[in-house]
Amino acid sequence: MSKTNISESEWLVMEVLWDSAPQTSQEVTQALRSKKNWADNTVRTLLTRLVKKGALTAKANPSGVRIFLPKVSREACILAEGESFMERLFGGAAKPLLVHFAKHSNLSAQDVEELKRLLDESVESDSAGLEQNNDKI
Amino acid sequence: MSKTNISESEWLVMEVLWDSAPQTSQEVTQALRSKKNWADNTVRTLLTRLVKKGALTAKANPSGVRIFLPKVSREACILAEGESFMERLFGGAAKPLLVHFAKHSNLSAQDVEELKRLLDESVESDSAGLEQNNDKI
DNA sequence: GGAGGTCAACTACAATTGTAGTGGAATTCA
DNA sequence: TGAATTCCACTACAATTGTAGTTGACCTCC
Repeated sequence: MSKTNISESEWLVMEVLWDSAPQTSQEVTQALRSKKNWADNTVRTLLTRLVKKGALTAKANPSGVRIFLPKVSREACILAEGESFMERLFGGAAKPLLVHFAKHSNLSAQDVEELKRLLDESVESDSAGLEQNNDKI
Repeated sequence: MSKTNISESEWLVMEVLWDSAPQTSQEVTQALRSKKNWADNTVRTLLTRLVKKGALTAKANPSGVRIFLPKVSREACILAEGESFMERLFGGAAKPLLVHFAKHSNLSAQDVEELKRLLDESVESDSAGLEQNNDKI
């Protein structure tokens, strides 16, 4: 399967490239400098591993230096990681997860309004299909 | 720090003991049988590692067999894992996380109602403190 | 009172992860 | 054109994880 398993350090590298691609290994190292003071070779290793895992693509730019760009989208990765997290901690059920994070986070009133709207939408779009069906019947 | 790092397999063992404790290694193996057909020794290793990590306590019961019980609560662990997950994938912000899971899960209308109520409550209890202050002023 | 099962403790071992070091080719700069 | 720099490919190595095997003590049942 495409069970792309991205480790924590690797994830940081992916973030950089999701934010802006393509970049050379040096640029990535530079971009990470503030969070992780990694040696060049460390970042190269991570990049190489990510290429091997199929999460990145590497090309040689005109001057022969490798440039890297994501092969998998951030969304897809977040989705996969999210699934596995939900599975592990909440038995795969979304509601307890949402309950947990809703309880343990300081949301502003505005955030809450936005989330409520989003929740409503999700239900509306669910039932939209049904209503269309009803129309046809 | 008490940065108790519980791996995926270890988590399954913890679940069993959070559900019911204390249990012997054999009982845990048995409880896990349906999900993981692990050898006794595998489970013992995991139990021993968890004791060393400070996540479990082991005692000898009268017949000299070890019994295990959680030393850290499920809630605390879920909280910690949740934090780190939120940090990793959503830069530590709760709202994008909630947005993500709200979008990508099939919630029933009832779930949505419940969540909306919960969100409201979280805001009310936030402002409760303020209102009390206002009262005092 | 010996054979067989159960435990705990110790050991094993490959894969993954974090974090580099080394060596050699290519590029540049003086 | 030789020294310094930059890259890449390869190698290194300890810690963690997944998944047991081995050994020796003890208990039990015939």
